Amino acid sequence: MVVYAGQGDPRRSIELLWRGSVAEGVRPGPKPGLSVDAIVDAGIAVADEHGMAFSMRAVGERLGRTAMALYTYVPGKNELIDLMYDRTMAELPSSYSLEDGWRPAVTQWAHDMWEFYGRHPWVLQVSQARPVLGPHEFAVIEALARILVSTGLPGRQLRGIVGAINYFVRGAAQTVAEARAAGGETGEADEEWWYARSAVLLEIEPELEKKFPMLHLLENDREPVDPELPYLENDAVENFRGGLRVLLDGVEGAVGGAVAKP
Amino acid sequence: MVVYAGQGDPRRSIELLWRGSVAEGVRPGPKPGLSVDAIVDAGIAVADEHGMAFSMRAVGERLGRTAMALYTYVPGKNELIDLMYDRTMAELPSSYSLEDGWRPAVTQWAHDMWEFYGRHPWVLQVSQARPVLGPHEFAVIEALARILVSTGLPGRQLRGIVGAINYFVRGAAQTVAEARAAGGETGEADEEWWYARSAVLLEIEPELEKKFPMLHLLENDREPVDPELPYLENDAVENFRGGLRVLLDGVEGAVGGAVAKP
DNA sequence: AATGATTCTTTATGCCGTAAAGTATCGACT
DNA sequence: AGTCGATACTTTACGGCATAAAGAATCATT
Repeated sequence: MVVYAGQGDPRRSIELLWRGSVAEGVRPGPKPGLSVDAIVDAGIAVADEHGMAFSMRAVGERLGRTAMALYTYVPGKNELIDLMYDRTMAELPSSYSLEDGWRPAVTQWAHDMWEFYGRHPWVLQVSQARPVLGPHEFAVIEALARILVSTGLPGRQLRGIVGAINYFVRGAAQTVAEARAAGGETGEADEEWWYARSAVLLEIEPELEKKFPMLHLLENDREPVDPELPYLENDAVENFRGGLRVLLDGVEGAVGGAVAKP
Repeated sequence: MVVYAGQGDPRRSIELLWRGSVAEGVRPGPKPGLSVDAIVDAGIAVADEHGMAFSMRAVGERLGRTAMALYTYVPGKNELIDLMYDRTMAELPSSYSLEDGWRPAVTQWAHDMWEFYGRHPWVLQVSQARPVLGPHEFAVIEALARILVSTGLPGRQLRGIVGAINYFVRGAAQTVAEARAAGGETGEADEEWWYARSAVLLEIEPELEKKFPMLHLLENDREPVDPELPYLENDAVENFRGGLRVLLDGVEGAVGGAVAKP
């Protein structure tokens, strides 16, 4: 399920996202046993464990309540996901040192994001199209923007670059994250999954390598990165570093000013 | 819903994906009123209209059958999605001219993918981590790989580049696709959605632009691309072109050989 | 005419988000 | 002290989903 953020009442959503310490007056009725924060935390915990396909019932259960109890604090599942999304983003730094120039800073930003997505893979399933518009999401992009503004490039050009870096990191992270998730769900390790599939594939289509010679060529030029990590993880890390390097080379070219081909 | 490809019996899945013209002998029982192809077509049609959240009931209904009738031909919804995924990919060219060098070819590939994702946004929700392993998906990546191999770069380096280009195009396409989908579902146009949200946001957090000055800076350096297109579409196209240019500049640097910073 | 394979429908199970209604607990006011 | 209304939470119920299980109908074969 890909979740489109902010389907509900916009005011209610944004108020929840930006709510400060709401000094509540004394009110009638039973004391609240829960809080928005507690629910968001529980939601994150459940999502970290079981992926985005968590249920309101599961979140409630973790708090010793029914699913419906959550609706006292949160308008619905979509809004809860928005809150979870923005809350996790608070884990990320909101600023990076520019002492050694923009490139190490961007690299650090990218690696932080990479690890963040590894910790909370379900975040990758929240739609990027309509930003959740929470304070921490803003802070994360602001951090990247601040680094890139220091290159001196104009905003118009930087928007494309911010997008490219963001898409790249997300995409690369998604590849490992979903692989882990799929393996986790079925209990299959990546290796086994690949082994079973490629065996059947070669059996059914023995000409495979002749039909797709370039893929075969790409796949076979390898050297181990970290033999401790499983095969797929290795691959992903290597591709992440290599891709990021090329991407930043492109940015460097733009900064140098010796670029602009159609 | 993000769909993890190939959950079922691997052999069954791959046989369906690669099945040739299966010359069926004469068999007892009623003549099949449907076919895998017909079901896949119907599935694609429904998904194009209503997004990935289509139901087996809807696909069956379009064919004048119940949902359960589909299970005679296809093991389950996941496998159907795999088949739909690979089938749509057949729309894409399997080869690009290298007459003018690799760069125009890659650019063309990227634009074809961009438009393809625009036609079938639900494809963006099929997980990339575990490739579906169908013939047409292979062909699409093979086409990109063939172009990039012509740069003379080693396979090890090319894997990262293939990934980067793929992630970038997917990410950029996803941004518009999901925006369109979200707008379509709620009936809200993008403009209205933004207008409502940013008004509330500024009301609740009047200091917004001071808190995130770099974002404000990036957002305000604009010039119109195509006044016919809606705001968000404009933005997306501009960012796509700009980002792709920077990315390919990076590749060009690597090809020139004057690169390799850590 | 009987058998068994095949297509398709019906019915049922167990999930899901959440609407509606009911119960219990409290502060504030008469 | 007694009542009222707001609040927290549960129970029940609804309509959706994928799909398992069982049954009905149709055909080639024996």
